[in-house]
Amino acid sequence: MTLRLHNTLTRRKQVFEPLDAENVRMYVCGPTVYDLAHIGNARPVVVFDVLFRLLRQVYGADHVTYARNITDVEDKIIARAKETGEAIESVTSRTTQAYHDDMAALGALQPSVEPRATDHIAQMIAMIECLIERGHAYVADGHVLFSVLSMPDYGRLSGHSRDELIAGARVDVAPYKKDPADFVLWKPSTAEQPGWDSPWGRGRPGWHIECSAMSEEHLGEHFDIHGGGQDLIFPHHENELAQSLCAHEGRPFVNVWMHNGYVVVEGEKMSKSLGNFFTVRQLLEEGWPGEAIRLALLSGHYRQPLDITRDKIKESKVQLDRFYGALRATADIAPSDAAPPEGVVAALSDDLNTPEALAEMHRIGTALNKAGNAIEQGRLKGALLAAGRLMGLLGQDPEDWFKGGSGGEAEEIERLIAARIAARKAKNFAEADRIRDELAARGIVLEDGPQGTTWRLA
RNA sequence: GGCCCGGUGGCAGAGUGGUUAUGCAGGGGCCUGCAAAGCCCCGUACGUCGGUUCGAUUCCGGCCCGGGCCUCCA
Repeated sequence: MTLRLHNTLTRRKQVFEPLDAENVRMYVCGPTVYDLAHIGNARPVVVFDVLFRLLRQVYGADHVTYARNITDVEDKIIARAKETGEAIESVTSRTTQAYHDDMAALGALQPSVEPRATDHIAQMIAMIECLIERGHAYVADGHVLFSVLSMPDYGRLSGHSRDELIAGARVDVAPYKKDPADFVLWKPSTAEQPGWDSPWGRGRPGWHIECSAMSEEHLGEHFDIHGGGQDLIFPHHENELAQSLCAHEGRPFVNVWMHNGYVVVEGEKMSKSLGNFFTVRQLLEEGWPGEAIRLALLSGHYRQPLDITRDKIKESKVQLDRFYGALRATADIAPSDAAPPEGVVAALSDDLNTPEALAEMHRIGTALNKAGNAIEQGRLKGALLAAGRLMGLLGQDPEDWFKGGSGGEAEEIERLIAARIAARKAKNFAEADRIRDELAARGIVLEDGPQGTTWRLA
């Protein structure tokens, strides 16, 4: 199966060929830990989780290294701590924990490594020194700046030339910059700001250098895939690319740059600055299953904008009901130990076409519902579950999916069902329907089947 | 202003130079005491105007509309 991925650098789908099939390496930009992750932050996590799963399927689980960083030094963190009076370490550790919990609720696997910026200050300093030495950076007014003019190719990833950037500039240029396009590698810290000793005094890193330093540390100078949200193309990834390329004297850095589209709300980009966001946690607290949120995030192609609404999450939940319904109906059938279905692998191999993969899963689901014998059922059930594993879906016990959250009422529900079965046996359908209506009013739907009566939460 | 994306049936959302996904919602049927679930059938969509072509939703160009980037952002 040929894997094809869209490369932001060439703006085309390209056949993916790993540098080393024994160790395929991917880096994805993780969160700045100052606040709960909103659904827009969750999108790349889920999208690249599917890619991680696919790569593990293709190259073997032990032959993929996935690094996703935690940015735990950044001005927004400092601002948040100052605002609330909470210690910085407390803000970052609390937020990191929340991030882990929320992403786990969305069914995302842990990355192979999760480097923290504050653990890599020495590597950043070393890289900055190297950039200064090679004439790509300069010290000015306690800052170290990257010299954009020192890199003729600057702007290739985002498609912006330095001249355009300056022409369209929306912000005032700091006086210590030699050129308006230059960006900060290192900046001085005041006594109350977090800081580390460096050749340029006590200070802290600029935003972009951490990813250059950490990807090199954990994946090497040259690796396969670098991912993130579209909004990172500029300036973050453009600058990261510039730093790494210049520090490595032009040797290759990343083979494939991948960027997921925005989550939008009523057509507009979701962002913290616009305030039109909702957090993953909010949705979970509203009672939406994490798996339904995950499916909603995978319901559109990753490069397209995605409008996340409660309606869409609801529809995703209904789709999961359909899958789990098929699995529940074959609960007593052992699934075959199947490889993921070819159609699903093919869809995902075509630049992560998750909607097509989902369509294929629905075809399998329908076939499973129709299957006439245990062998066929076992085969299709195995195929569906294998597809689910690749997508990070259908990992729950169907009974838990349908009955989870019903708390301690299960016993009483079973008692009422037994009473209804007795009434039906006695052909007392009025009483049977009364019991069913009573349960329906509590959000419990009954299903009478050949093997008896089952129930689920509506 | 410069540079990028998009506009598909009621909704969501893939895809394709000719056979027109998938899910939801809707209509009809089978099954059921009645339902639910499941299964079957149905609805022929691709912004607009031109061009290329035997044939275009799919390729090319103009236009209209929406969104994004141009140093806060996943």
